Amino acid sequence: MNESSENNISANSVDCIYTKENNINILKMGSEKQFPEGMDVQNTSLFQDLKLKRRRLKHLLASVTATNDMVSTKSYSEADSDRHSDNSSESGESGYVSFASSSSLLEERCKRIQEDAPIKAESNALILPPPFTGQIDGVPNTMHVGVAYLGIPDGVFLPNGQAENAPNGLQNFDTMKMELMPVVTSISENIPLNGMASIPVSTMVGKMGSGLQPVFFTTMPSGFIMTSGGPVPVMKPTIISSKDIKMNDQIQKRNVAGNPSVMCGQDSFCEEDQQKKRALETDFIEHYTNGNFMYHGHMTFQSSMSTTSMNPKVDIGNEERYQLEPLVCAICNDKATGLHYGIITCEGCKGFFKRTVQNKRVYTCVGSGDCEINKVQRNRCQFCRFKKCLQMGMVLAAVREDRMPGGRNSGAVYNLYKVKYKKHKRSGQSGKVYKQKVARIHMESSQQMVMEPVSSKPQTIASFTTSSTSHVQTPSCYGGLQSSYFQIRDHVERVEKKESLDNYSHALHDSFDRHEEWNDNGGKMYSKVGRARDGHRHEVSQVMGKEGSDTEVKMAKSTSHHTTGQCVKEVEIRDSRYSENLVSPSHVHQKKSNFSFLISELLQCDSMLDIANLHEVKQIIGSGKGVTEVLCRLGDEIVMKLVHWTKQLPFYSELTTDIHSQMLSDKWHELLLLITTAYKAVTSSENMEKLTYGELYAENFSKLQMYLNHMFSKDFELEQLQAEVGETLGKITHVMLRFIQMHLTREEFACLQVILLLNYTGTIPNKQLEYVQDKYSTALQDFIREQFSAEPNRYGELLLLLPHIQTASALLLQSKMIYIPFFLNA
DNA sequence: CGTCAAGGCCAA
DNA sequence: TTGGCCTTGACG
Ligand SMILES: [Zn+2]
Ligand SMILES: [Zn+2]
Repeated sequence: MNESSENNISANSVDCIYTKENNINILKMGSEKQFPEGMDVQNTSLFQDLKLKRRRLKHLLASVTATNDMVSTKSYSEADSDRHSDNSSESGESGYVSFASSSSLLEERCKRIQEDAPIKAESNALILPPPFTGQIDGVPNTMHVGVAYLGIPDGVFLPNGQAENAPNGLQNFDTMKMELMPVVTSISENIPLNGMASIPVSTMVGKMGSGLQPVFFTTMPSGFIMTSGGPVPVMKPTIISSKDIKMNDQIQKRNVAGNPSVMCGQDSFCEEDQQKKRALETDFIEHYTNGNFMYHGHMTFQSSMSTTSMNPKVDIGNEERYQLEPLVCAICNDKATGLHYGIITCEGCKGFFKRTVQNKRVYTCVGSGDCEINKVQRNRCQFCRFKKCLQMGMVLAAVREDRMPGGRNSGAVYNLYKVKYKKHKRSGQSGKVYKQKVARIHMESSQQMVMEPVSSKPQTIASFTTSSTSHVQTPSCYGGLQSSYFQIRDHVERVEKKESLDNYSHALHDSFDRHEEWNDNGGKMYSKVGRARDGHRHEVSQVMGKEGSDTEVKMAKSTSHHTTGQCVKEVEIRDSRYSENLVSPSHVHQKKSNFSFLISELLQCDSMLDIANLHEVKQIIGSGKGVTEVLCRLGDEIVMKLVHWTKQLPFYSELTTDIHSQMLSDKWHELLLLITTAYKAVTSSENMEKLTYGELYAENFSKLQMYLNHMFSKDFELEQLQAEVGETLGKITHVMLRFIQMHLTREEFACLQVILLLNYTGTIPNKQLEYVQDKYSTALQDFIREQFSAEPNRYGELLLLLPHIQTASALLLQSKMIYIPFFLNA
């Protein structure tokens, strides 16, 4: 289906743009516009055959200043050889770098997309079933967009505990219920999803393309553990006792994809029509889940929405069912060994999650981000495995930054989940205590949710420490103190500028982690959702707020452990270690850098946002200039800008020109797409809250249509456009919309740019590159942890958007329509 | 002192 | 890099 593109706009357009190859087709298609045969522009363009001329790029990078005249001057001897060395040499020698050079992930992806497409089409797992055609009790079928595990936490509905904001009379739920149910647009938009994917349905619509296809998302309500068989209530400790684990070995096989109707069948409360209704919903759910999930019941939220509207039969008091509940890994279905980072997983997934978080690894999927994860396949795609980990509710913050073994994490780490868990396990009294504490914490967090813009100056410690009190899935053990710590470290760091980074990855833990050990110890006590720590934190910030000199650092430290009053001995040990490292801070610089400083550095670079709205674009419509020329100019200009930007980057001198040039030639189109997709979110201040996917898509589509019509002097049929760019435009729109909805900040945008650029896998592993990668991923993560503590999944979600951008830009490149991003913000 | 969920280790 | 197995250490 790829090669049949004789007649499509894409093939024509690109050939027209960057190469001399004449385009008979476009002319045949009725265009009056002739493209210049010789195309002088080509001679000076940085592109040929959609390949960036690497030697040129290198020169640009190596030159002292990147000015526009470099493009037009023909001062490069290579310029000629560039053009002469022909396309027959695939890569490397010619002086060109293919955008999809053989070593790049991108090409792999392209290849995979091409080659595997037919195979994938046959794979059951990757194909979503067609929309369900049955009718469910009053809810228009068109409203069903998927199946979800929906959790309604008791009392606390939103992260801030503002239950009154809950929609549709859901605010009065006083018991936690967890249901697998069809999700309907109107409700799921407002219901917070506790697990990871707080994705509004409008976004999901984007994912689904034009047809209604299911999107699964899960939530992890308190009191439940997600397993592959669905949510498991944790009310009974016996469920997860090791004894049961052993016992269940025999039983588990029987029930994983068990017949959903079992529950209903054994339920004596079922009335006839309700049974009927439920059977239909069962069908619905099974239809979309391939029977891979156990149907635990359903919730109707139509007219009968009330506290008791949830099906009482699904009530979690069924002991028999608990014991039948498979103790299998929620990620891969392998045998689980207990609770790990919040959910039941196997050792493998536990270790995988731990390693990923500890090493801050970023994966990419060579597929489309929906690889099936099971015991045999789980190692095929790290990206999708990790994604599933997050979706299933594994808690990032439960991976300790100080790597201290043993002990217990504070309940707050698990974001209410653990708190409630304890509540259920304990007597009613202590449960109340917990509840009160939780409520209080929420108040604090909502009061202090003041976002402070990151300025180029480092923020005061006070502002950080006080604004990070949220306990909502923020690693509360680490939250405030960690910030102070960053501040301290930043001081040290800036005093001692960098040295060699060679030993970075090895020396990492032993030197640096000791610091954080101290740091956490102040707040450590993985225990007690205590106030003690809060008070303690304030003391630290007060002391630290003044200057942050080394002396004061020490003072703060001693203050901290005095007030802490726990594990005094240990604290002192760590304290001394910390002092040692202060004396020889060469260790200190080796780890993560202060994120605010790093980000402010980035912000001083050219944001390149103007790329999204270059004046050249309008020339396509306005001037009589040839489209080809304009497009070539556009291409060159973005490269120039990218080069300019690269040179401004703080780490420019830390990497070789070669690496920079490789990265740029590999990533330029992804960066272009990132910039254009983020443009609206970052620049416009007006609120586009209500912008829907459909609206945005229509807007993009019509812009594109207009420009294409001008470019080719031809009116394209809606359907043709739709067929050729619809899917890609859909992806782009999706990303764009997410950025808008998330109110992507400049800081995040700057980090994403760098992360995208650095997400480059050369042939040879490069430690310095890894170091820089890590630095900025961490910076973004820390920034989000601070500024968006109420959005624990924000970091993950942002990162997950990058592969979308990569896929889309690969598609654009492949279909030779990489110029499309230019039009979307014009 | 047993439990359980962290981290670490190391053969494959 | 993975994952089975071991050590840790707070909690009850
Ligand atoms: Zn697993
Ligand atoms: Zn994948």
